[in-house]
Amino acid sequence: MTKAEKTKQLIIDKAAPIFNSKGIAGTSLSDILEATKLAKGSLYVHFENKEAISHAVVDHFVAHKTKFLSAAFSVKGNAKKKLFSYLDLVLNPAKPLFEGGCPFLNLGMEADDMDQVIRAKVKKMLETEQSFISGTIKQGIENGEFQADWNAKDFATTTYAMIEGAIMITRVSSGGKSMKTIAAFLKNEIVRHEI
Amino acid sequence: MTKAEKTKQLIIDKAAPIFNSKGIAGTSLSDILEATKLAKGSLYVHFENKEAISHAVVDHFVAHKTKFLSAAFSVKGNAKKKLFSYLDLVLNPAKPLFEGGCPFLNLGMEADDMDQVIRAKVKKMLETEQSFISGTIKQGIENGEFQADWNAKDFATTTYAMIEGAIMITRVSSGGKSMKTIAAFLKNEIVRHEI
DNA sequence: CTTATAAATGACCGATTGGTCATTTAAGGA
DNA sequence: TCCTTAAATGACCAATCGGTCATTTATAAG
Repeated sequence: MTKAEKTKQLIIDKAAPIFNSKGIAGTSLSDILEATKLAKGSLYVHFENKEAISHAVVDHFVAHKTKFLSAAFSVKGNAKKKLFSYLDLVLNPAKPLFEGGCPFLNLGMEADDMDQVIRAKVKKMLETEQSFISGTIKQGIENGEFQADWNAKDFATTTYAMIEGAIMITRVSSGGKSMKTIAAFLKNEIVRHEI
Repeated sequence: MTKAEKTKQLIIDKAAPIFNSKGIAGTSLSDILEATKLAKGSLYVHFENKEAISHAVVDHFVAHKTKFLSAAFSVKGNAKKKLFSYLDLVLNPAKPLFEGGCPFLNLGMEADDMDQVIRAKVKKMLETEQSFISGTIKQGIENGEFQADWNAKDFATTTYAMIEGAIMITRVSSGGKSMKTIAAFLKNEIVRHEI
């Protein structure tokens, strides 16, 4: 890793949680300079502008989330176990995956009318996550673990929606009660479709 | 309505969709001035500062949403009909309730780390909405319409989460397919608990 | 109509914004 | 070790930010 690569990574790593907490419009270059202890000119050695940094930060979140998902769905065991592993990962109020809440919820909601590049990246990530879910369901059906008439894609959609909604409620209300309720509901839905 | 009240309302009405689309940090006073055709000084005749305008805008959204909810849950008929009326209201991709998406999702996600006053207002609105749902379920149980062991509060939580999640997905993906899937799922859940 | 009061105005303010660039400092292959 | 190349710096820039206020204009009660 060259010096340039290291510095670029530093900027992304330090900027990411700031963007996630304060939003893109709410984050100033001086916020990033303070966090990285760099001079302003350095940012422009590695990025064209603030927008480019925000895009790199979204990519950073995509990479991290994908890694988390891969790990959760790679647990040894049947489809049910994989799905439970996933739900425990994303619906654990004690261990949020990202400081400041779900970046795809935060940045996606800010960018939907403001930045089409970010909107597209978020859309893709959201499709990836739903594919992990529906793929596992289909796999479970093939293995005779789940009822064959269970609509995997629809379940993925409803599950993803509930998870993001749970994160939203938790962020606003705090406490984590809603998250537990929703995790229980989804686990029950999975059990309900076992053969 | 005095002149002052009229102008204050104008500012709120014009600023609301801008805040909802661009976010609070992303909205500048000049955006509001352009929309209202007022001079900068006028804003400060009616509001202490930009923050005060944003708080008034959130109150405006709370009032509007509450009105929508009251109407939806006031339809003649049994609990099931009221709940369906509500779902048709909030999960209609062709007729979004607010320009720029759900303001409680948009502003709530921006404000959770940034503005505790807004966070509290959003929290209260979210509790109100869930009360409308759970209250109707309980009413349906009392009337012998729904199974007595149906947990009204938990269903309200999961329903609200799914709706906000559906809005998020729709905003990012567009198309409205997810919203229809989720509406169908929730309606099926209601039917499933009928006696 | 008169007049006291309130609303509207826009020039102006200091601070901060995102961004540039000539110069200095450091890296790392030959 | 030397030397070319690249990274880091911070003073500087125009534009914009949120906010103020003396002055003008409009309101509406008497």
